[in-house]
Amino acid sequence: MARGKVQMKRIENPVHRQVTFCKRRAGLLKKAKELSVLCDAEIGVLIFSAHGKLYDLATKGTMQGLIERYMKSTGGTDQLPQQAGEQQLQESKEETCMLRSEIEFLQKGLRNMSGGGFGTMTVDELHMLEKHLEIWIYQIRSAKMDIMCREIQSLKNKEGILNAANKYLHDKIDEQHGITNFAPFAANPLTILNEIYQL
Amino acid sequence: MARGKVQMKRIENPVHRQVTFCKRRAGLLKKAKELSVLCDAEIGVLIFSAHGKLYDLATKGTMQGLIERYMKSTGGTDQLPQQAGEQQLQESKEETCMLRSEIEFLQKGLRNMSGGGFGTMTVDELHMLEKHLEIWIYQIRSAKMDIMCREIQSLKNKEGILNAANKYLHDKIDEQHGITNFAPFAANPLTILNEIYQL
DNA sequence: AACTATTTATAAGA
DNA sequence: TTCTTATAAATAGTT
Repeated sequence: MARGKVQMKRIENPVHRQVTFCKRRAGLLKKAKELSVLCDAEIGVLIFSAHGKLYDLATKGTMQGLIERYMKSTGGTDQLPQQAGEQQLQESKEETCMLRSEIEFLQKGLRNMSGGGFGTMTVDELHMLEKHLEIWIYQIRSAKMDIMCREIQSLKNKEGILNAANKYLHDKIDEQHGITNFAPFAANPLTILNEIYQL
Repeated sequence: MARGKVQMKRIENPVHRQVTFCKRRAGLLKKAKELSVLCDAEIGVLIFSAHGKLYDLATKGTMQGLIERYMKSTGGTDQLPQQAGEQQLQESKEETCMLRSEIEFLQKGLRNMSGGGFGTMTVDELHMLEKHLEIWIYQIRSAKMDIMCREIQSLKNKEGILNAANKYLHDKIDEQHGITNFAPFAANPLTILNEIYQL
């Protein structure tokens, strides 16, 4: 686009082609980022060089997320949850996938920072990284909360059952006590608990 | 890029934003096609507008094919044949754990880099990043978590005590049973629990 | 949508 | 690769 128009066909000279690939690839990714920022769009770009090397960009999230959104948007057929038993596996897989994406993202962040200081990372990218960490934090906290809540509920249930068992056994003993007239027994479960607890 | 420089931030005026989206979207897709042709690359572009509408482009094949290639290229884990559920779950859990550790490590890396040795990183964004990590750490160790942990511990203790009480009462009954020769009684606490639970 | 005045991107050269 | 620079393209604001 300068110093001569370019023909829209494969550049035959390998050196020229490689140089142009570098330059235009950078240009394309820049344009994608700009469009995303200016117009609040979520954009993903995948570039495989002729030699098979991958260059990619995902604005507002991860490529994984973007691909999933694409699948949904085009009536994807990838996400058929099997059955109740498989649900846990599904969840675990999803978490793994999410974590994988997080790692990818953080690695990119590290690379950018170590590469050439912040010159290579735009303010917007930093902002995105920041946002991403926020989301990540929220998700981890939610997950932990969820697990702990479930554990608490489960333990409370157990407590109820054990208390019932206790009462049941105690009644049995009272019953037998009335017949055999043994020594007086603790009047309520709590007393029994204290008795046991101090052993 | 004409008649005035543009700020790299979201265009607030909805009309301007929509117009720019149209123009730049077309430009981006054109650039992608050109790069693909000139340099013999396989390129995919996914654009979701702010309203969620999808615009996409795949050169040299389908988006599906491109996504599959991307998955392979990044060591994707989407294509596990549904078998041996338990084992897979276990593996998945282990992987989750491993990935968690890696994230922690990467996070440390980010923090260390911000600590020192990178004189070029003097921008405010870094401080913000750090701040967020500190906030995260604080939140993870928040009072809510502590309270929940304590509650769990307390409930676990209660469970132990109740179990002991149960056993104690059961022994008492066994003892009396030996003397009065009543009807046979449940052999272990678990059986009793089941008995009660089903009432 | 069309029209430009400008800004960007970039091909070629170094 | 990277820089420079002349020029082609893209596009912001306007009509």
